[in-house]
Amino acid sequence: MHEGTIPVAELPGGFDMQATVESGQTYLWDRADGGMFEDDHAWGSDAWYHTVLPATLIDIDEPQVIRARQRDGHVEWNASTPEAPAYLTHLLRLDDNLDAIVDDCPDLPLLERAFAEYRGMRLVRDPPFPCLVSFICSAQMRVERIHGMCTRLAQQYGDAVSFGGDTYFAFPTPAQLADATETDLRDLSLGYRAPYVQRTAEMVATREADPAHARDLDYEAAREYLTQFVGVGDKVADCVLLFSLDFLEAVPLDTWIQTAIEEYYPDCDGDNYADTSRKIRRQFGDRYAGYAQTYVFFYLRTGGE
DNA sequence: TATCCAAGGTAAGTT
DNA sequence: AACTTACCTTGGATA
Repeated sequence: MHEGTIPVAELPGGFDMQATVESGQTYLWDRADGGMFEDDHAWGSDAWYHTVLPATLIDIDEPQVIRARQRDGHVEWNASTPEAPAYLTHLLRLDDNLDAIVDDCPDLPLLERAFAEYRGMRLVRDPPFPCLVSFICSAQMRVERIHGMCTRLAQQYGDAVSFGGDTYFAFPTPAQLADATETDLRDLSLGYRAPYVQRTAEMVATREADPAHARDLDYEAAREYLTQFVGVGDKVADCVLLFSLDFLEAVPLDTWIQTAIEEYYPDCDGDNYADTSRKIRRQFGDRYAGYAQTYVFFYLRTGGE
């Protein structure tokens, strides 16, 4: 067992662990106390969270378990690898200068309120394939249930990893999910998303396409590239670009943001997805529009207005 | 107790 | 290219 702490004071712009992993950007973390995504708990929790880093992401033999919590100005961690601080930095974007990002965003009242409410929340940098699958599952679904689907997929198809006397499950690899049948996946309550997940996993497993390849393309071409996966339209593609592939300008146009656009930025209501996307990106600032989107999404979803 | 509805959309079929 | 409709599942609201 390796362990240590990371002082939050050394992270420009601070950090809010709970807001970062429970804001609906990622479904790949879990809470040790089982309260993940419960809407009635107080914010500012110091609960332990954990995730399993896929072996493929770092090219090692075994998936690695990373546990972390935020308390008394530190991120405390313990993990199966001494490299945990570097992985936490990668997964939770601790390398972002949050102060500079917030300064770069335009002075919009709604945005100011969202930043004020959850200052310290960072975007995540999920591994590409798990991110792709989790957002295929997100279609017409509530956050608690998306998380449940991902948990069941890991328990059913992922590699078991023992750490600290407990058993954790890595997110399944493309090959592991490609071998599942539609019926198997429907039994995990994926509903009509079941064949989408199976066929997309097959595309990645056979190297027909690779979500990580989108990283090499320009933003709109990258979004187009990702829509070749089954179950992936513009919205899910934008989620993968923003929450996994470092396209901080991507603005997923989900129902919450659509409503926000109608209410707060009617001029940005365009003729189609691409048109609205360009307009809201201009409104939120070309470089970090995705950061602005995520703060606004979480702020509205938790009752702000 | 039964019915209805919406939840971070997408694919397939029609104009 | 723009517009409709069907699609799994489930918890909570409504009758």
